[in-house]
Amino acid sequence: MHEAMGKHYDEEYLQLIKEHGVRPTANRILVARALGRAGRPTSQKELEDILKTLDKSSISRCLTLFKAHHLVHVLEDGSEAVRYELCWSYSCQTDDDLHVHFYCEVCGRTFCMSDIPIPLVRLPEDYTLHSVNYMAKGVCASCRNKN
Amino acid sequence: MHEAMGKHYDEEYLQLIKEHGVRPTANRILVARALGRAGRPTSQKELEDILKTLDKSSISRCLTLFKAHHLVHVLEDGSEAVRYELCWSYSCQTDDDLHVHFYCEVCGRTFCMSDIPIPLVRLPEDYTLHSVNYMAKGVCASCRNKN
DNA sequence: ATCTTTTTGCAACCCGGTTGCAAATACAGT
DNA sequence: ACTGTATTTGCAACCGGGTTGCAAAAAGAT
Repeated sequence: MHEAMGKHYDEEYLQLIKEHGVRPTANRILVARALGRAGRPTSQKELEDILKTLDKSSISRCLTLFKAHHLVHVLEDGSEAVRYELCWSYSCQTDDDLHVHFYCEVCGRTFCMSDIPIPLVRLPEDYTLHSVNYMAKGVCASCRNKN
Repeated sequence: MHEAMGKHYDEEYLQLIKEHGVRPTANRILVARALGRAGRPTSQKELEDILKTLDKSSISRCLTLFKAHHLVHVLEDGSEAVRYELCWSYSCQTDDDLHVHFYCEVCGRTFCMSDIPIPLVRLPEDYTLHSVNYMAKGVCASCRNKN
């Protein structure tokens, strides 16, 4: 695992990109940094709102590239939007996330329960398992306390 | 639980619809039956292909209604399409499915592992849990054997 | 049978996302 | 640094899945 979210220097985003064999263009660094600073799984739409100077097609292409090079994890949270999450582990080859996620039905945010690993189940013999998405839904702490 | 999928009489679909307080129109029975006969979680698009005589807006409205009346479970399988699954349990109030699902990355089908319940995790105190989506991904038995 | 309410199909629209293309930028070789 | 090649970018047009406004059709009530 890595240190807490949102505490990375620009240098580190550059490094992260290079390490995955992706050419570190200005846009790509911006997208990676936006993902990192968000601190939680982020949809393309949200990135467009954050990075107003970039065209949505550029962001789309960045994400596609990051996906292909395993720089991000991809997950669906039930809000029919795909979300992306930076992956700081160098050798991670799965596209999904390995920990539990929580989708708040009130505020629409998705949280990483980074310290709760996904409990695995036993599948029938002839199924090959590649990855698992575990999405819990309900009301998050801050929304709950607001009422 | 209920008997095996795809063995329901038309009468039963009618019953199911009525039991949930929905007026059983011809279209609604068709949609419910299509869902039931599919025997696995089905996307709106797939339903449109099956029910060529119905307009997609009619199907959309059926599904919205079924959702509101807890007649179907809703789940996302990672193919950016929402899938619907008939729920035969009368008093089920959750929108999600309670068992594990498996998405085959080769054929794109989603399978219900009806007999594998979702293992629950312990969330932080102040999170309220409503439901859980457990989606395993990989290669299904028949796709694996084809190679 | 007539009036009222609900449901339906069509077309138009919406939203998130992708793609074709030409301009801009970065890179390589000399 | 200069020129030629490859990559990246922004724009606009497009795409797919889905929803909505509206008028016609069907169902229900009196």
